[in-house]
Amino acid sequence: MKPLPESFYTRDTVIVARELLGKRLVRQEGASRVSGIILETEAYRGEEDLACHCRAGRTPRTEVMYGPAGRAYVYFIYGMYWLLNIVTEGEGSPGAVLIRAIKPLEGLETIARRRAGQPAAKWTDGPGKLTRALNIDGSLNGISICQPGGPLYISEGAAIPPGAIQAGPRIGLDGVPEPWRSKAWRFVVN
DNA sequence: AGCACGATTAACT
DNA sequence: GTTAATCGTGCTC
Repeated sequence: MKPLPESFYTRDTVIVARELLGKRLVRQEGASRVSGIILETEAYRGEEDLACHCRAGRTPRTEVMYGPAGRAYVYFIYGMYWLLNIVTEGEGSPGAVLIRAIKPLEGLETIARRRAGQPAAKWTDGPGKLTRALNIDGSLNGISICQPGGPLYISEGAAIPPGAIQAGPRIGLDGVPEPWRSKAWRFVVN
């Protein structure tokens, strides 16, 4: 399967977040491939969104979100977890979609090894968990995810009926002022 | 130069 | 429900 084109990501962040559900996230490391179907996403858009890192403006950390769409924004949090985002919108217009959960499809043995001690249901059901399972870290920050043969990309996957998509507030925003805290910018497949 | 805290997780009680 | 783990980032002094 070939990667989705950059034009898929050069759109409104909330639209991209919703449409990424059901797509296939692929991690290619040499001959080893691990992939899964995206089941949960969140949109973070604009300097005015007080939940988005780009509320701080252009900094070394947020720079990638100001660049072209279709790049990976990978950041480190709580001293131990990497979180994967996909950059959206046009250049100079910051935004990204956080990938929060996937359903494992390929590379199950690799995932089981990286998530040793955990039941299969909890292998990739959180943003910090799936980056562990897919071996995603800061070395992938800023790379294009639109390159065939690249280490990380997203391709077509499973069709999701509109009725199976649920929207709600984003997770972990205690302390973020309204209206941003309650924006229904989290999307989940039932 | 110092400091408070975070788009989390796993292991507790 | 509570909490430790663990450190880069952005803000204040």
